[in-house]
Order: sequence, then structure tokens, then C-alpha cells
Amino acid sequence: MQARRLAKRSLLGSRVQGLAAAAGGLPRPGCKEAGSAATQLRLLLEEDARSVMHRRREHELEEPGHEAPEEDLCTQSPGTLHMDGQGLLKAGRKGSGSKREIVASPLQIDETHNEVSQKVPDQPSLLLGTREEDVKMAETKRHNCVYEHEKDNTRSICLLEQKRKVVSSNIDVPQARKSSEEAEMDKVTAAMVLTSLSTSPLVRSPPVRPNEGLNGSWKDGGYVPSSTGSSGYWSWNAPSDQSNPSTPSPPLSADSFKLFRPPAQSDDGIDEAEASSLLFDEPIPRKRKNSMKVMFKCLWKNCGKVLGTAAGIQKHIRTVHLGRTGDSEFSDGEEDFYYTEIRLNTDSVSEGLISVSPGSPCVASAPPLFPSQDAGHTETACAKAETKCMTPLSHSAPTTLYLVHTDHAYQATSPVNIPGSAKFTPNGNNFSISWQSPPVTFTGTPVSPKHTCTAGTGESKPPPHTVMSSPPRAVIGLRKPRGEGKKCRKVYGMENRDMWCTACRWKKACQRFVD
DNA sequence: GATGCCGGGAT
DNA sequence: ATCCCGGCATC
Repeated sequence: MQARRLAKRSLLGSRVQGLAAAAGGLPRPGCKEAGSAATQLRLLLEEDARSVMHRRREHELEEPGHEAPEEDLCTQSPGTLHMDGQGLLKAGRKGSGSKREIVASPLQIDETHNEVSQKVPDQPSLLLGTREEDVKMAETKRHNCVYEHEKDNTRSICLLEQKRKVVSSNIDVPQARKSSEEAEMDKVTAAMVLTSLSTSPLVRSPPVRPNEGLNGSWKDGGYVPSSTGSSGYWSWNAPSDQSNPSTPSPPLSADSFKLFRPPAQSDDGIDEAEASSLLFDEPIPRKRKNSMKVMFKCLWKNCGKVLGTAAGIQKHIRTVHLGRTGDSEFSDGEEDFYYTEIRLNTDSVSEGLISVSPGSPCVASAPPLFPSQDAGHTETACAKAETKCMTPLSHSAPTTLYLVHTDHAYQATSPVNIPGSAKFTPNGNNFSISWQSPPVTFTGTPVSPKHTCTAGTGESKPPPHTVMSSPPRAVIGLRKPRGEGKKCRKVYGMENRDMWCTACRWKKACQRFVD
């Protein structure tokens, strides 16, 4: 999906470039009012097109043959058509920012079409009369297919020509830029939330204010697809939203940062609902964020350099991979494509432990590790933890298991019989107590024979811990030797079978007269 | 053979 | 889950 979007964007970029170049070389009659703004936009457009082309070259080297899906643009297009002068300007201006590209792409096309349309004098006249209708129709068409839109080039050009006129007449450059940036931040935040949610659907936690997730959430989403390791955290995410778990190439995974934005930015109707539904999951990354150490990994092929700061990794990419020298402060955001965040999470370890043994009192605090190490280490830690925890648990758990296994209703029906049992359990009071104590209602008493017999009917009895450590199931295989004491059958006789304990009636181990 | 009760079927 | 019984082990 991301790759396809990327490919599409690249394709658009190339188209834009061509059109922009053509527009730049031709004189434009009329439209003086829009001339300056259009020129600005064209410049931005060309700049962006260059950037896109550059990216495209890189991407095509690694991911050739991606087909651009139409729905991507369709999703973006409504925003384009409804955008006023500010919006368009914002989109154009975004070309100077790191987050501009997705938003700008459709607009670039529009703008390009606009410019081209100005070179076609006969088209605008056709449109002036049916302006509103064409806008709606074009919007519908965009939803259907962009390719079709392109084929119907003439029509679209006319439409965009109209829009451009409206836009250019309302442009107020300085203000628009500032406010748009602010608005963009909100949208970016929402996009980040979407991104993070789409990549970490596993965990659920109470909702938290979305704005707080600005730094953490989207980054979480970003590094997930780019991870090459297999920590518990990553592996959990992978099957949830990634159809292809294989290691992504740098540009592809890096694109995950930005390619999630368009929905939140461009389409307020559909995607807003989607976003709102997803926002419930947003707090998860934040929760993790608190205990994460963030590293930045270069996704450039065969690089994989990891740096501690975003600036560092950006500089690394710019200088080493993008071949840009100097002007380290300036960033068009392209570096973002080639690095991702790696979160060294200590929570993942503890989470794994918790998931393994929720009720375990053991707390394993593993040092921060890389994902690949995390998994193994988690297992090791768990193993150790379990080993450690077995000691406290072993005092009670086996008893519970055993009781569960053998505790039939007929065995627990008559706690009243304790006095009677006391008569028969003088020999069982020395060790069976340790693990039979839990049965408050004397339920466990019937169980004792098994252990007693395990120890041997003889008087030699194993130490209590032996009984505790060895699950009773080991004994189950062996048939228990008959108890020495009299049972209901013998006490009451066949004629008084009604007086038998239930167990005896059912030919089960007598619960009344326990050995 | 009598007794105890496990394993499993029937409801 | 409850009730019941076949069948085995043990005495």
C-alpha cells in the first residue's frame, strides 16, 4: 500500500514536472492578477517536482513496477477541490517543508493543469457558464478515477483553470502561510495518530488526549514497518496490518511516515470518521513512549546506521546518501524517507512477562535492548522468571491443580463429615496438611489418599516438599492402593447404601472415611 | 470374593 | 455437573 502510494506519488511528480516545465516556458496571456501567485506556485511546483523526481529515481531502483492505485488520489482530491486560496497556497508552500509532499501532490497537478489551461484559450470560455456544475462533476470524477481524469485532460484543465482564478484572487501570502502551518500541525498530529494506530492495534488502553501523542505515536508507527528484527513488539504488529512482513526497503518503510497523512489532511468527510474511530487506540504508543529510548536508524540500503538524534541521522542521510553538502540546517524533509526511529523499549520486556504469567509476582527488568535481542532476551528472562517464580507458586499451585483435577462434586458434598474423617486421618496429618490446608471445607481431604498412597501405604512418608514439587498427576497413573480404613460400604453395609457417602455410592473414592 | 475406586458413559 | 457403572487392583 505504502509502496503503491509512493510509486503513484512519484508518477505524479514526474507528470507535474513535465507540465510545469512546459508551463514555465510559455508566455501566459492575461491573468495578471493571478500571475505573481501563479509564478510562485510554479516555482514551488518545480522545486517539488525535482524533489519528487529525485525520490522517484531512488525508489524505482528498488521497487520497480509498482502500479499506482487510483483510490489514493481519489481520497485526496476532495480536499483539493474544496480548497480555497489559502489551502492551495498552503499546499504549494508546503513544498518547502518536510511534510509537504503528499498534500502537495494533487495540488501540484491541479496547479499544473491550471497553468496548462491558461495556454489553451478556448477552454475557459466553455467553462465559465457551468462553473459550479463542473466543479461537482469533476469532484465526482476524481473519486472515480484519476487516470480517467487525465484522459479527460481538456475537461479537467478547464475546471482547474476556474479554480485557480478563484484561488489566486484570494491569496494573502504571509498570513496564509502562518495559519496554514498551524492548521497543518493539527492535521499532522491527527495523521500521526492514525499512523500509530494503524501500526499498533494490538494493545488497548484508556483513551488519552490525542495531542499528547504528537511525538510518540507516529514514531511508533513509523518504526514498526521498518524494523528488521523480531522483537515481541514488532512481531505482534506485523501480522496486524502488514500483509507483507518481509523486510521493507528503506524508502518504502520510510514512506510510512508521510503516506498516512493524506487521509487525515485531505478528506474531512470519510477519513475523519475513520480517524475518530482509530483515535481510541491512540494512547498506546504514548504509554510505551515513556519507557522508550529512541534511536534513529538509517534505512538506506546496506547502511543501517543508527544514531541517537534525528538531526544526526538526517545529516548523515543528507551528506552520505543524498550527497548534499553544507546547508545542514535546511531540510526539505527528504531525509525523513530514509531513516526511521527505533524504540528500545523496556516495557516490551515486562509486557511479555506479564503476558506469560499475568499473576506472577515476579518482575523482570531487562535492560534496553535492540529488538532482535529483545525477543530472545525476553524469553530468557521469562524462563528465569518462571524458574524463580515456581518456588513461591509451587507451594500453592500444585495443590490447586490437584484439587481441580480430583475435586468432584461428590467429594465435596459433605464437609460435615469432618469428625468422621478425623477418625481415619490420623496418619495423614503430618504432611498432607501442607498442601491440603487450602481446602477450607475439607474438600481436599478425599485427595489425600492419593498422596498418602504415593508415599506408600507403609508408614514411610516422603517429606512434604517432595509431595509439593511432584505433581500428583505423576501418581495418577498408578492405581492407588486400597485404603486401610473402612469405607461407607463396609461400615454401613450394602443394605444401608443410602447412608453411604455420595462418593461411595458412585463407586468413587470415599469422602467420608478418608485414609 | 469383598472392597475401593478409576475411568468413562449417560443425562 | 451429576449420576451411574464396568472393570481393575487390592486385600
